[in-house]
Amino acid sequence: MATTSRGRRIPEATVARLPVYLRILLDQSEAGIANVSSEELADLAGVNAAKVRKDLSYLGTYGTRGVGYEVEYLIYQVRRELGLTHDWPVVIVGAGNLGQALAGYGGFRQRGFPVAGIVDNDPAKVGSLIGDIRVRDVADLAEIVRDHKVSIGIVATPGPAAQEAADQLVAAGVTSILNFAPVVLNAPPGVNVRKVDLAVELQILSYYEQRRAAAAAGSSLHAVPAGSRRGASA
Amino acid sequence: MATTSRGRRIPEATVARLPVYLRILLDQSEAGIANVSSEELADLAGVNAAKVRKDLSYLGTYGTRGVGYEVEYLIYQVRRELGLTHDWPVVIVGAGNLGQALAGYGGFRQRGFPVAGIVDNDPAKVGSLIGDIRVRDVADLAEIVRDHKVSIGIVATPGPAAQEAADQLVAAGVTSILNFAPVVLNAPPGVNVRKVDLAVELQILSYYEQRRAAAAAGSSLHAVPAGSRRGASA
DNA sequence: GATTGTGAAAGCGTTCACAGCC
DNA sequence: GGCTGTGAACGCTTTCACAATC
Repeated sequence: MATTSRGRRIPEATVARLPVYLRILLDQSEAGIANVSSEELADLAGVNAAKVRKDLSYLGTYGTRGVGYEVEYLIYQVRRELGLTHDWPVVIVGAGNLGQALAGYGGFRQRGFPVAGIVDNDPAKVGSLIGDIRVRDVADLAEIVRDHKVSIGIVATPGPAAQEAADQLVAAGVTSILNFAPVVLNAPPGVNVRKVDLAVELQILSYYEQRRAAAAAGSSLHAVPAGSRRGASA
Repeated sequence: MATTSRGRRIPEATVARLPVYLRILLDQSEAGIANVSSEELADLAGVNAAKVRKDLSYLGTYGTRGVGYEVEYLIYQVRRELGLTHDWPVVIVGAGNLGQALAGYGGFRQRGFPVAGIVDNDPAKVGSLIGDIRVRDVADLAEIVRDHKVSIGIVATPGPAAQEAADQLVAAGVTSILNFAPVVLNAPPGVNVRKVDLAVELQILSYYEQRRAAAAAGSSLHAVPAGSRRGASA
């Protein structure tokens, strides 16, 4: 009851950074580094040291004053907090360009998200192989979710098909959805939806590019947001 | 000097939402809808109406009280603000799984980001076709950037190669980078970097899934953050 | 001496609520 | 009557700065 952090609420902004710290810690571990300070971690993560300390303090008091954090122990704690002590099989809906790339992307399996299946509603795609995964019919979705205990679904369909894909995932019992389609998905309460919109990211960059151009032609207002700059010098 | 918004600074959070509004407005336009209220726009975007009004107020006062916003006019204004009045050719570094999917993804061209080229440092990949784009050698990067006036580069390499790819993009003259590799990139001041990390998104979902499971086994603390819930009922 | 953990302050972003305008 | 535009209030996030600890 004293050592577990069960029930502590971690701010969303912190949750979003923990995976970044984790990746860095794993690198450090592989490099044989036993301890790391908040400052080192901050440099590698591109944030400042106070933020790292505050973030990690939500997990518990795992550092040692004057020394820093023990890499292996911190890895274990971050993993536990993120729920990464076991794999989370995922199912992908949509075997187009993006779905295929995601299914073939080794990073998912490597980071604890093996692809339990990929489905499509196009009979022409069903049955084809992507890496060592065979595309199945969307009708098999519930079966895949049940058999592999899938909680997380990935929507990789074209925009117009995305809501139906999400509905089918929810009906199949999935409770978290990662949406790559460029639409806003509706899901019932209790289903967590996150969105990754590739073109939106480019449009955000476009905004700052355009500002830069406007600034060059006019005043000297800085066009690049402070948070996006990063010194190249060590 | 009175009608252009040159110089107004728009909060980053707003900049990130403008592309979403734009997409919805384009849908409305195609559906032949002439006017839209902040409430309608908010529902479709999955945010609240006050936020929509505040966001749009940063662009100027383009609404009409008692009526709403004229769709076509607002599309024009959002486009102008985001710098989407012209295309932004992009260059992709890395012709692996993800790079290929991105190069073949029609959504980029459609939304104003045609793929001017894709390069790789693997001779086995150079020369192959992805859709109608031929993979070129990374040595041609500067030439592609110059010839197509590319400002935005996309890093789609494996993690270990990403920093070198970014350096080459910067050397070639690119001033904005969208990074898909799971590493923190260093770039000189003046170069804007955004990151999309697919596994990180899954890890964030994993956190809330894990909390849900912990909550089910214990108290009733809600595991899904308020901002991620969305009612399914109309 | 070094570095963490954390209150307090400052800065942002969101939401409220209503005056202003059509 | 309906809807926008916005000051003010609120809450979340970041940063500061320093006491506590090794």
